[in-house]
Amino acid sequence: MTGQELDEAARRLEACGHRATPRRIAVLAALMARRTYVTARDLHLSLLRVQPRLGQATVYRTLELLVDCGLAETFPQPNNELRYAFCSARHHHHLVCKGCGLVAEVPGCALQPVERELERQSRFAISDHALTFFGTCQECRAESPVEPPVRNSP
Amino acid sequence: MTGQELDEAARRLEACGHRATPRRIAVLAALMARRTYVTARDLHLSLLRVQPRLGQATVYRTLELLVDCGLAETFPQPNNELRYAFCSARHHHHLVCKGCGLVAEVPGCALQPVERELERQSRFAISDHALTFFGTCQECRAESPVEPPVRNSP
DNA sequence: TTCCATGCAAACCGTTTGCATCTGT
DNA sequence: ACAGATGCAAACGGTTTGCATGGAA
Repeated sequence: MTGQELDEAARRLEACGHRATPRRIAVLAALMARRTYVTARDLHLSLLRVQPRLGQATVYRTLELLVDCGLAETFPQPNNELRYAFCSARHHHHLVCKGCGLVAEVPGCALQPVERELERQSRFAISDHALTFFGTCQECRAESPVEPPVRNSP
Repeated sequence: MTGQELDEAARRLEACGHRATPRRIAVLAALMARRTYVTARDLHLSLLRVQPRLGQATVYRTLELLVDCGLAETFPQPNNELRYAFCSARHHHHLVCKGCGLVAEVPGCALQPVERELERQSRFAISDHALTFFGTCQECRAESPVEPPVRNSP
């Protein structure tokens, strides 16, 4: 994370009509510093070390703001918790490590032709899509080289 | 939903080592009859009309079983609820209507080359992916033809 | 002074669990 | 008789909300 990125994000927050308060900047910076998707609780706990009086509601409310501004994306988990990751504003996909939760953005998208074809076949008007790849990052593979990843798809 | 599909699903349930009890069949049939993704609570409520003594825990536990057997898929929502849809065992993608929640399966997949290229670039070992398209089904479009769907992506 | 923003704690709500009972084999 | 299935109600846990306080324009 660079200071420039942080400034840019803060500006976007203000552009959306919200104040870029020190607390919010702290939450934003903490989220940007993480390379994985995190729960609000995790973020709150780590922030408490720096800002002992930071309330959890502030973290939740700030993360919601960030999502509204397109600065963060939610990853609702099957076990009923919401994970957040900082993300760029451009359309992109995600690559998530099943081991450590590392989230990498996959830039670009080549699904327009697929969407057009699908519209023709399904008679849906398709507005958007979500594509996430799951796997094991290099680091996690190095840690447990014994079990090769199971290929579930397709 | 056909009776044959239901039988097949029941057999799979037993193949996974679980009993195909009347209650479970009822939950399964209810899920199959729905063409949309539903919450466990919704399913429970509609089943109560037929089986007044059906406990909610049974619905939750059965849905979990179905997911284990590959007979259902979860759609964790950003608003922190879990939706379920009956689904085939084959690898497939989903097409979800933002209006009514209708879920259609999109058979087939052409993402293997993409995964290979992504593995090369990212140094992840990719095991699987999730791709969901969002849009408006024909019926919902007919109901509100005024507002054309916003194209968010890509 | 006027909005927001924030901390705190309670409320909320979907989900899970413990346990006694029931059911099919 | 026995193992698994079920109903019921309480517990759980992540998230949201109400409200009084604080702080910046």
